[in-house]
Amino acid sequence: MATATDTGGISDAVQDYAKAIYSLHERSDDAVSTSALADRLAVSPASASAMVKRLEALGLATRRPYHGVELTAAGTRVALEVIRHHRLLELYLAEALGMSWDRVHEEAEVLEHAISPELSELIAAKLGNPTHDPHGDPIPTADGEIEKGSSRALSELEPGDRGVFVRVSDSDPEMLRWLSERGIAPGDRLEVLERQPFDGPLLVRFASGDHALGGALVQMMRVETA
Amino acid sequence: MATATDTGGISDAVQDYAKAIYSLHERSDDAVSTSALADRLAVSPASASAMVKRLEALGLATRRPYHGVELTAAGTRVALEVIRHHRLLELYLAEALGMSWDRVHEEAEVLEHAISPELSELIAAKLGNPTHDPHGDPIPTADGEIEKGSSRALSELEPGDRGVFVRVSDSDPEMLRWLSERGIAPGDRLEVLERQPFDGPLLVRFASGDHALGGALVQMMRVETA
DNA sequence: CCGCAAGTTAAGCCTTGGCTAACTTGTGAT
DNA sequence: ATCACAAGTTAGCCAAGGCTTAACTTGCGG
Repeated sequence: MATATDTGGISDAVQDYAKAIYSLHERSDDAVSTSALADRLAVSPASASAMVKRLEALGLATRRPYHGVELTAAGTRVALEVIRHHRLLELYLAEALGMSWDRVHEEAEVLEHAISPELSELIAAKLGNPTHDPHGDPIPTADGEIEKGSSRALSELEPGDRGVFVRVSDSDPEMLRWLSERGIAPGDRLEVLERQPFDGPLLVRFASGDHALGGALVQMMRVETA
Repeated sequence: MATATDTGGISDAVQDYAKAIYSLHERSDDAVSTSALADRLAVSPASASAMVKRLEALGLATRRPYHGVELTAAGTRVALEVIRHHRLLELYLAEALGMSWDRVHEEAEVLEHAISPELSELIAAKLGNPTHDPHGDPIPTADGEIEKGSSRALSELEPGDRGVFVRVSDSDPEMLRWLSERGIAPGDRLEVLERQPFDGPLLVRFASGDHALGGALVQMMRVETA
């Protein structure tokens, strides 16, 4: 079945791909690899490859075969619109309707594709046109502007600071690999527990556990703080 | 694409068929004919026939070939649930979010398939568990009860009859707009003054003035008589 | 009892979105 | 410098969902 309101080939799935590409790109700042996309969306690389071709045909993405995808301006607009819907909905469902926070996400995941632009603006207005959701994530504006991620180096944080690990500068693959071996990946929330003097390591708590991180690593790891 | 939340084969389209069968049955109290259904949903009779078979396979309808469809208890539940969603949404969008009345219907038409039961209950609670929507349509309860409507088409009234204009069938937004431009809205009392022969218009007195109404309009306008 | 409208089946089309299997490409390690 | 291997791509396939037209049955009114 096509999308409820015919949006000219931009199905829910296409929107989800755009959203995924956007957020993967945001974390690594590079063209997004097919496998990362496939992984994120829990489909085979072949399927992701095919869908990416559809996005390209729709003018939403440009692709350099074997080197990754990037969103066009139009694709970015699609992604940001969906993200805006999602975040506004989460906020609204929790705040205005008292929905429990752990249910809010999946409800928004469905509704983000169903609400009209008009409704999303009414919701935004009711919320007082918020610019950030309760997690601290910025909410794109109706015309597709989004606050540039004000990420800092992990090394700049002080004990007690919390944030989201968003990327490694230059996406150093070796660092990424090293981190992932320890269960740390972009997107993870973290809290700095302690910092040793004399440029020593930081003790950082992730969902997956505590880690002592130091040296070049903490300078390369970029963190977004709410 | 399948329905967002997998509901075991009950796609949006299936829900729409159930809704259509329900409301056609409500008006005529007979098994619903394939052609009436096809007509209402703007598809070919063959398509309607095929879909009706699917409803039957899903246990939502029983069918006597060449003699019409009726919903089973399960089918009625599906229909009422969708109708409940629809009416709650209409009410909520207008009342809580200030959406204009003529846009509310189409927005609800999409969202009725997307909201979870939990969300619909939150909405109902926020509205104070209303039993009627602003068009005067009764809202089914969460467990599938609905007030038997004792409304008649305006076209069935005779001169001298009085009543209350309760709703427009299917809340046709264009008709609602047209009526409201003339100061006529659900809830208004009326009296039929005169009816012209040969299927001509009715002369109807409202608090706001007298109006000559005819054609499809008087068949869609539902009236409750004391 | 017959014809015609309503209903049904048959056959098929198209889209969406996924899969596996088999291929190409590009790269890092030797 | 080359070569193996991982990553990416293509080819070929499948199933579901919904719709269509064309050709058939049915059953009812005259």
